[in-house]
Amino acid sequence: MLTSLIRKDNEQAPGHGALQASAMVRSIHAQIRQDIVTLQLRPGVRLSENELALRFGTSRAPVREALIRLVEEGLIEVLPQRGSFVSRISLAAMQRARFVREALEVAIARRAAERGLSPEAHDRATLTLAEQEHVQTDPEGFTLADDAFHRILAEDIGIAQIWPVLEREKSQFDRIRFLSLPVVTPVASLIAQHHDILAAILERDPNATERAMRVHLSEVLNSAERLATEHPDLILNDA
Amino acid sequence: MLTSLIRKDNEQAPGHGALQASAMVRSIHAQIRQDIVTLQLRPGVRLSENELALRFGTSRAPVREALIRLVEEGLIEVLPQRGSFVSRISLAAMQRARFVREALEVAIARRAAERGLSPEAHDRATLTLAEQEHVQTDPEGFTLADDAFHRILAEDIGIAQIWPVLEREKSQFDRIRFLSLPVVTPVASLIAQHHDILAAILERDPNATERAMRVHLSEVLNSAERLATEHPDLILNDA
DNA sequence: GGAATGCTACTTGTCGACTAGTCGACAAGA
DNA sequence: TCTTGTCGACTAGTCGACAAGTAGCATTCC
Repeated sequence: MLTSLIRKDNEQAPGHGALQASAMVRSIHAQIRQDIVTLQLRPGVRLSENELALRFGTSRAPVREALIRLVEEGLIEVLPQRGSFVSRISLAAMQRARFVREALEVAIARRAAERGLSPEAHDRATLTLAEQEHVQTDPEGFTLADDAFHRILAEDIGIAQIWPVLEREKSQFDRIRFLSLPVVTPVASLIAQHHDILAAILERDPNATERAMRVHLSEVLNSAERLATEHPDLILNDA
Repeated sequence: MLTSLIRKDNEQAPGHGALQASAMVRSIHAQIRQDIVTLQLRPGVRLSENELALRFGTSRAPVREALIRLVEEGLIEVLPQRGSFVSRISLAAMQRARFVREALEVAIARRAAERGLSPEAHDRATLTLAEQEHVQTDPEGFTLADDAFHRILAEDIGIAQIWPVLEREKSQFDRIRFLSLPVVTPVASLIAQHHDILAAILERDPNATERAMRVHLSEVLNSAERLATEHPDLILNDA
């Protein structure tokens, strides 16, 4: 098949060096992505490769590359010869994200309870919980600290790169969550649940940890779905 | 920020139409991907955009687009100004895939046991198990039927697009699994485990289902890891 | 008035050329 | 023999131009 394309000398890639995309592409991708998840670019809006290229002072090539990556993340849809559109928030994608997040985060928390948390992760989790108390009137800051808590658990259980899997699914309904920043969220109860989860892990009680995590996610995800129903213009009902 | 780029008329994307990449890009992506997962293109081998373009009779643009998608899937690594390389099978990625697959497939199987299987899924699963008996001496055919069984469960629990999440993780150690095709695999025992899982689901017993699924995955994943240790040249030990 | 038609201005898809950077071969010199 | 510098052949990254297709609008025809 493609074997004819293999170079005869079969050169080997250097050992695990840097392997990032160019700075330009990364920057474009990050900026557009940021604008999408913060809803500054609303679902359904059309983006033009030409205008984006003009905006970023490059040709269309790097812009196209960034858009392809966003398509792969489910944030952009490209219709050939018609345009590139910010994808609508898909109800099906949200349900999938909910399912994946619950399955993975419960498994992560159980594993943390079974194997124990590293002292560093314990410290960082405690600090993050204090931070959450401190910024509980600042919704955006709280969201960051909320993510940080879950991320600390994910990154401490000895499975590399598990958080990116969650983050990928999360991006879909992060847009929904962003809607809730201006409105009241039960921040105090979320913080209390975080304390419950951490306490159960420290007691090395997997079953209690799982229960605490399920209670917590149930609250987080239900409020997201409630918000979704309040903004039908942003939602694609494909469930 | 980017708001100046939004067209004034804010046109809306058509309702959920076809949204695929061009046929050329899809074809190139599929062919290279196939060659990678079947190990016809071995980890570490260098691919040249120019040679690929020549091979497929296009310019570099569609080839680049296909490569970007493969990078996103973790099958290719691009080192600027040096080359594009088939990525080594990452031990860390395999551990992550194992964790994700166990968490998700157990959750899927439990949910199937709790909510019951649709008659269609029941029929298809039964047919697939018969098919597995029939092709148990044909490793490649069995692999397909094995995937089909798990896929049927995933697609019947009312969560759309959950299988692609698993497939994405699976691609990493599918390459390993491909190594096992020529050697003996405990096919009969895998089929028996499939029967156990299906029986537990039909009895609507979530706990028995979970146990059966964990036993099954443990066997599948351990044999994959054993194979990995037997082919250190293909493995990047980054765990 | 109403329908069909073609023009125009867009869109993404593709192409070939050019840039900057990397690597290996090879020659000059100590 | 070893180091060093140069050269040439590669690489991916970027660019501007053109091709192919679409949507809307003005014109034309009935």
